[in-house]
Amino acid sequence: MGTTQLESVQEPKYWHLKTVLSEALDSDFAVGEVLPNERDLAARFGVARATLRQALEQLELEGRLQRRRGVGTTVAPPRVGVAVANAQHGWSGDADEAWQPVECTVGAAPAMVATALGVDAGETVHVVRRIRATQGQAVAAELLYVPASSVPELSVIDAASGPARARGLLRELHRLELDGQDRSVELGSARADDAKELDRLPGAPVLVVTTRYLAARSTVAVSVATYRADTCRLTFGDSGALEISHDAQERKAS
Amino acid sequence: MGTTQLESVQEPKYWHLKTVLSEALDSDFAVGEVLPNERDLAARFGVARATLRQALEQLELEGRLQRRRGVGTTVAPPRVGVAVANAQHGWSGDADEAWQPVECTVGAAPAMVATALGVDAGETVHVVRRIRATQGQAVAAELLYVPASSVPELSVIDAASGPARARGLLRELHRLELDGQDRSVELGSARADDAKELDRLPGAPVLVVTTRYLAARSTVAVSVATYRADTCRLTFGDSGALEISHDAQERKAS
DNA sequence: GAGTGGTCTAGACCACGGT
DNA sequence: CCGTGGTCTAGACCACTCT
Repeated sequence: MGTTQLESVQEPKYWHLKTVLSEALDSDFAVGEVLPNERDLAARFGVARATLRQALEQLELEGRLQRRRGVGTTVAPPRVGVAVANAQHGWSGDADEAWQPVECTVGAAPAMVATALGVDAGETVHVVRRIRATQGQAVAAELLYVPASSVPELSVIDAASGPARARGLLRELHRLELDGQDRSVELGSARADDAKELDRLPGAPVLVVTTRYLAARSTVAVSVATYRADTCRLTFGDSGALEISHDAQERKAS
Repeated sequence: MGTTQLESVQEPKYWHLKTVLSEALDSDFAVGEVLPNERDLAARFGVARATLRQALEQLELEGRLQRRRGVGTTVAPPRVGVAVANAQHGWSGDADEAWQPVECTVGAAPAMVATALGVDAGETVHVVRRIRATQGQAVAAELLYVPASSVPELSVIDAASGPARARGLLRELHRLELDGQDRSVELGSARADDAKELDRLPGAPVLVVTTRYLAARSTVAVSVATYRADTCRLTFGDSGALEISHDAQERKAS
C-alpha cells in the first residue's frame, strides 16, 4: 500500500478551498448571511489564515462574497446589470441612468485623454465628476473631460465649481449632435479618490469604461468611468435587441 | 522633538511600493525588459517578499507587468485593443477576427445558459469551443451554446467532434438572420480549462463576455467568451463611429 | 473594548523553465 | 541542476465598526 497518494494532483489548497466554499455558498447560505470569521474558518479547514484569505479573495473577485473591515464577510447578492449607454442614444444621464453630477472644475487632462481629445498635453479642460448609483448603491465614478472648444458658450473664467455648474455644462453638451461613440472596457484598480466614492479600498478591482463622444468628425468629450467590478455586470444593448435583464440567475437561497 | 511622525498617513506599504515601482517602470524600463527577481526587489525595498508580491500583483492586474514561473517578471506591452463584434455585424468570426474553432461536442448547458436559451435545464445542446488569437497570442477562449432547434439541418447523432464539425455548425449559423445581440461584460476568474488555453494559471482574472444572439424573437445561441484581463482592452465600435485604435498611449521606452 | 478584516513579517517548500 | 515565481505557514500588529 505504501504512501497513500491521496489524489493530490497538486491542486493548490486555496483553489480547492475556493471550490468547497463556493459549493457551500450555493447550498447552505442565503444572500446577506454572514460567514464565520476568517480565523475560525481557517481553523475549521486546517489551513493558515493567509491561505483561507486567498480563497476568499477569489470569491470576492467573482462577486460571490463581500468583505468589510470591522464587520465581517457576507454572501453577496447577484451582480447588478448596469446598462452602458446604448448605441444611438447619446449622452448618458438622459433617462433613468442615475448619474449625479458632483463637481465641475477645470484642469489639465491626463496625457492619454489629451491625445484622444486632440488637444495639447497639459491644456486645461473642463472636468466634470459624476457618480452613478443603482438601488441606493454607488456603482461607478466618472470623470468627463470636455475641452473648452466643445462648449464655447461657457466661460472658463467663471470657475464656480460645484454641482450647479456641472449641470450647466451638461446642458450645453446635450445641445451637440453626436455622430457616435467609441467605447472600451478594461480591468483596472481603483484610484484612491474613486475608491472613496465607491466605498471600497484603494486598489479594488474596477472595470474602466472609456468613452469618446464624436461629433462633426472630431472628439468633443472623453469620459473615463470606473465601475465596481465586484458588484457590476456591464450590459450593452445593441441595435434591435430586446433588453432583457437575465437576472434570472436564480442562486439557491435555502 | 520626540517621535518624528514621518508623514506616514498610514498608506499601506504595498500601495506606496506599487506607486514607486509604477514610476520606475515608466522611466527606467523598456517593454519586455526583465525586472530583478522578487527576493532581490524585496530586499532592496526593505520589505518582506509577500509585501513586494502584493504590489507586483496589482501591477500585473493593471497590465503593467507579466510574471511567469521559472522565468521572471517582465514589463508588459500596452494592452491590445480587441474588437467585440460590432452592432450590425452579426456573428463574430466573419472577417479578420481570428476566431479558431477547436472542438464541437454535444452536452448539457449550464443552468444559466439554459434559461437564457429558453431550453430545459440539462437539455443537451451543441457546444463549440473557439480560441481567439491576436498577434500570435491567445487572448480569449469561448464556448458557444447552440440548441439543436437552431440548426435543424445538423443531426445531433453525428457526434464527430472536432474542428471540421465545428466549422460545419458555424456555417449553419451564418445562414440565420440575426435581429441583434445582447451583450454583457463582467469580471471573473479563469476556469482550469480556459486558463490552459490562455496560457495562464487557473484563477487568473478574465473579462467574461456573454452574448445572446437573437433571431425571430428568440435566442438562437449563447456565447460565453473569457478574455485575458491582463492583456486585453475590449473595444466596442458603435454606430457611425470611426474606429480609431488609440494605441497611441505612448509609454516611454528609454 | 471586543471583534472583524487588512497589512506585514520571516521563514519554508514546491513547480516550472531553462541550462 | 539552478533560479524563478507560486504556495503555505504561524505568528504579529493595525484600522475599522459596532456596541
